[in-house]
Amino acid sequence: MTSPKRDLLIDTALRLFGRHGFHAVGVDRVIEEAGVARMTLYNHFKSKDELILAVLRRRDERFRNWFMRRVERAAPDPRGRPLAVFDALDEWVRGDDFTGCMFVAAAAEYGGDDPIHRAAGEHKDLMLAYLRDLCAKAGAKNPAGLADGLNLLAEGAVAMAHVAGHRDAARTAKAAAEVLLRDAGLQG
Amino acid sequence: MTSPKRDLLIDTALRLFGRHGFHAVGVDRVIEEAGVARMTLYNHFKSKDELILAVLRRRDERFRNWFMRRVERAAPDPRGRPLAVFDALDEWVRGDDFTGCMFVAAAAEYGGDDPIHRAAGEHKDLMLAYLRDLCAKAGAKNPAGLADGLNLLAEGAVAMAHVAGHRDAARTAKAAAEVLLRDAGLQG
DNA sequence: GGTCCAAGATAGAACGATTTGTATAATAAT
DNA sequence: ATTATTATACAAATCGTTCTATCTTGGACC
Repeated sequence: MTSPKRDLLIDTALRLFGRHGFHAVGVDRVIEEAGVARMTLYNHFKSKDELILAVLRRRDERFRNWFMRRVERAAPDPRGRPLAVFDALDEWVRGDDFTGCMFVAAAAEYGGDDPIHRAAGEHKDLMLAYLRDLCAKAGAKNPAGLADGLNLLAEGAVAMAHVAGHRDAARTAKAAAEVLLRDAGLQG
Repeated sequence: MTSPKRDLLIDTALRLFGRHGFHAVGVDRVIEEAGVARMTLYNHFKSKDELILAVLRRRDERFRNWFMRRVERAAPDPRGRPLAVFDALDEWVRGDDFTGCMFVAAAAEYGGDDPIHRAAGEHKDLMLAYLRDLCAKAGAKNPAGLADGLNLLAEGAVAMAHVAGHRDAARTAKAAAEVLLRDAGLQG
């Protein structure tokens, strides 16, 4: 299930798909930049779509892991974590390697009935579940409702940062988030 | 500058690109579904990218037009319009033909330095400018700040509706928007 | 009303490059 | 000795784009 070449292929594809999109990057480009033979790719993955699914799984795991650690490091106190979400976001979208949300891109390139689109949706649901957990543990009045609001602000910030190049989008979202937090009885 | 065949090509490409993405739809598919000869396309557009830019211009014009009319029809009173934005959004994302935001998709498929990506960014800036105008005319305390917040909620709602299939995303956004509006001295 | 010409649209072939995926056979590693 | 990886060739399709050669059409002129 796990192998060095397979890992290398996923990482290389992760970088290329993230930068240029899925259809725009062919398997030839992936194997060339990975320095791997063509049949090695098709030995580890049944098709390009399977490679993409593996890429999305790795991206989901890595991103959520980084995000949670980043939030919890920024806010040791659980009551500060819902807001710290936007500090993590800010660091992400300001990074030189920021190329938008890979799951939004995947959903854009593959129809709603495609497994790739569905995998992207699952990632979004997991992120929302994490936010719900944060809001509940922070002691918000209506944790689910607050999490929904924060989630939309976060998604919007990523979209505006990428599409319109608004590098300050996460800070803008943070300002709106503070209003929602006050309304939920937090940070008042 | 304007011609029936050209119009037909733009409309056909608009539908196909919206449904399947830009790279996934070739010019052959466009001309076939438009019932037009290949040279007719290349007579009106220098390249596929030029066709895409024409599609984005038409989409921007049509969408903003529909959106503004829809908002103003739902709220004759300017003070109700910032919130009516989310009723328009709700109608859009619940529609059977909803396939996400075409400009988000364009930005995902073309790098930040590509004219196609830049055109997408310009649309986002125009939408934000409209929101600012709405918030100012509604008499909000801090019109620009409120518009930023509402804009992020709206963008987030479209993303969640498309990627995760949350058909109620616009109503969720509306609930959060009401909190922001109260904070801005509106709808209290 | 008829004639002619230019513009535009047509189908179709051809271009070279690239796409995903497979088959084969030799090489390297464990 | 088995397994993984390699290079190469191949298939069949599609990509964006150009070219040619035919056909339709709509006005200008007489």
